[in-house]
Amino acid sequence: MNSEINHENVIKNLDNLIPQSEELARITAIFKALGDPTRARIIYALAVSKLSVGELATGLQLTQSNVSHQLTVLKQLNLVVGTRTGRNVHYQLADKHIISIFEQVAAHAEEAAD
Amino acid sequence: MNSEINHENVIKNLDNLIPQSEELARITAIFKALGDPTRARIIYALAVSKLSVGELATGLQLTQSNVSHQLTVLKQLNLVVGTRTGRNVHYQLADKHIISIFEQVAAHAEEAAD
DNA sequence: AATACACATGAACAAGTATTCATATGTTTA
DNA sequence: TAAACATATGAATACTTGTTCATGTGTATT
Repeated sequence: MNSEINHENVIKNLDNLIPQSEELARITAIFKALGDPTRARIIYALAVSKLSVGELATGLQLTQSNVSHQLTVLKQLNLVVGTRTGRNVHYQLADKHIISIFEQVAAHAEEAAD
Repeated sequence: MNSEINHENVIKNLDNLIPQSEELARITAIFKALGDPTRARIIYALAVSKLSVGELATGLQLTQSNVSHQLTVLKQLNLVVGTRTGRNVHYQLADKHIISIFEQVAAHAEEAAD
């Protein structure tokens, strides 16, 4: 059988050579979440310190509702985790792996600054 | 002077401890671009091989117009570069740095698969 | 128990965006 | 130069999404 990797075959099988819808959806969902300035600011803030919803709201000058909405998005993607203490919920990054993703993108953004 | 980093001061200066609007905008623009499945597929395809617009269109089963539109977005963010040869324009990733960003996000997506 | 505080949630609206269709620009070939 | 091919661009539309407002749920305090 001919499993040669010539250019024509690459094009024919291109769809099989890349992540399919399910995995792709999970990956792009993360990118999309980080693509919003408000959510990105929350991530950066949590990289500085573990913070409650209210602290994020005052510190970043956002409404409590907005912060809470964005946190649910980040929570569903396992980017942040919240733990209740009394009536406060303190959020932190799910892992510091996330920061290195930002660093890589930031590095690219710098050199690409027109 | 009191430059102690207690929790209260962190909250007060939170906005100064994170990237400001301009840098933030550049970073989130990249995330946003990669957050679309169509553009992500194009990136993955170009990670496999240098490809023309038409080849991307047939290989990914997209309209030529759609591919072209998405490529202009990726081009403006310096994620891909196109070089004309005859009447074709062959696109490739601006640097393979981009792949490692996807790998990191993919790794996170796997372990976070509910 | 009642009030106050912290956070979450739902609906609604404005703003942004992905895709398509039609057409324009650029390049080669006959 | 005319026709054919490859890509880019603009307008229009359906769809998504961020933010706000109002209110609900959970927890502590008096």
